[in-house]
Amino acid sequence: MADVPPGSADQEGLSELATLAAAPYEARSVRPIWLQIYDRLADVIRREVVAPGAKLPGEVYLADLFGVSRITMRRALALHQNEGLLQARKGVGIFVRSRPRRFLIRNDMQFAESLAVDGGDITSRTLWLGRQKPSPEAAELFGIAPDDEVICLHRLRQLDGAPIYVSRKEFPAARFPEFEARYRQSGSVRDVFQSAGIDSFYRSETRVLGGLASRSEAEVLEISPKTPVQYVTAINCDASGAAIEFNRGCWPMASVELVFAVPH
Amino acid sequence: MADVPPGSADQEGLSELATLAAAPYEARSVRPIWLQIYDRLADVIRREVVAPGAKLPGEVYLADLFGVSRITMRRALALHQNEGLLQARKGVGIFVRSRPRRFLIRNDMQFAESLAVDGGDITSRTLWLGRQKPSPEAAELFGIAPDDEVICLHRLRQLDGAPIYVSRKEFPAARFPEFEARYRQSGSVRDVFQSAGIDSFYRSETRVLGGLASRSEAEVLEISPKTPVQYVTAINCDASGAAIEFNRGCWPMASVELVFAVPH
DNA sequence: CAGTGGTCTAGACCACATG
DNA sequence: ATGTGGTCTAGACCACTGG
Repeated sequence: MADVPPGSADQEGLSELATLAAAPYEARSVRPIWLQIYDRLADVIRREVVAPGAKLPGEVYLADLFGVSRITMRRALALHQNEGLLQARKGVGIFVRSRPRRFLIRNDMQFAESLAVDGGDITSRTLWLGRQKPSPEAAELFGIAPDDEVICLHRLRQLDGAPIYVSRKEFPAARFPEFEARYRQSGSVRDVFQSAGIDSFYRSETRVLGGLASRSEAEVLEISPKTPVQYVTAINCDASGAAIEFNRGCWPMASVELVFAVPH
Repeated sequence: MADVPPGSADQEGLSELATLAAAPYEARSVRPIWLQIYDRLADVIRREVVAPGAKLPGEVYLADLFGVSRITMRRALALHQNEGLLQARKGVGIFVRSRPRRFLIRNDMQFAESLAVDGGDITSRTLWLGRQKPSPEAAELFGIAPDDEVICLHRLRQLDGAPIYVSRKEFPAARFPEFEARYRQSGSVRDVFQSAGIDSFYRSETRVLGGLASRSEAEVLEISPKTPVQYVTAINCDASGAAIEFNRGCWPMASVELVFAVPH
């Protein structure tokens, strides 16, 4: 075995990692080695033997530690990235995700409100704001022509600085002539609605569908491409039932649990 | 290249597959080869060059066709299995999924009703029916002791014979003393409810969360272990608001889109 | 520059399903 | 017995990051 951990977590965690790695494997036919390594890593991470946010030793070192080839080691690591426990950064290392828990998102709450339930510091970053041709769905929803304009807002939500949700919202331009100015003032869509005379609105429909992150989505969310994600599309309507917002967002699958409660 | 397709799709499709495979690749730095192969396969499948349900040529043959190693070929194939377009069967071959489209499941409809919208033949298979200790969630929901009993029903839903949804339902035993007998008569939970004097019920809460299929889930759904899935937990209540059913189901991520509409 | 993760190869053995 | 997909290896080169 290699005997030098090349710049990584603390000694204590590493020695326990080494102990776990040294344990004999079950027969390959019972459970593939890479899954057994996956299990041991899960154990190590969940028990915080390596602290959240800490860097793991390099792949070659780990492969050596677990007595397998680098390919096999990578397979176990890759699966954990799919589930969100680990995140690799090219040229840097593999890190334990600092917030592996899941967030409850309730359909009867505002976004920030429902995140706040879980504690932590929620911030929002505007990635892009401008006017575009509408998506087909939005055009139909708003009842506008395909070459009309919509106001388009790309936003990233972060928890304690770590990105967890990216969304693209579309609004009918005719209804919000001063959208950009208003939004730049407050940074809040709710305020824009209010300044346009919309005091109350409701979510008329929410759709959930699974998928694998595209390259651009993966980039802003700081996950690997093709990681499983949840796409959520939502439609907000004003009190009269007219659609005022079409929203399509994307979460890493592992970091969110969606709750749809029926008021009764 | 190998020149014999060892027992597979029709000749026409194969020759077109070969043509596509022979096209030059973009630079590896632009897009990894395995992703480029993945793209071409997606194209071939979506255009039904190989028919739904058909068997693909073997991995070694394909690897040869695409001019890459088997490992690289496998990587492209594996990703398509994650997305549900392909499904491998050990010792048999890799098949194009016959129903790659997604099903809309609406929260304001009964399950079968909402599947029927899409056409196709829905069948239901009872995997297990008996009494057990409740899950912690169900115990709390029903307000019973952890060592009380619940009626537990495992069911598999199939569309045109292909499994697409597996669920585990729990019911409070005290409320349905004749559950087993009634269910065996009609095979319908709704009928059991009715015979217990419950004419109307509603879904009070639905939760959606993503995950990777366990071994047992993968087995009944005929997918590979660790394929991304959607877990849906639902609570049904009678008219008075008392919980009468706790349901936890599992879909292959790629085969379902969940719609939550608010009546207005 | 050195270290990291990402990609790719050629070859091997295994368990499984089918004829 | 044969062909299939599933696992594993040793070694190589690349692109990216950071000091």
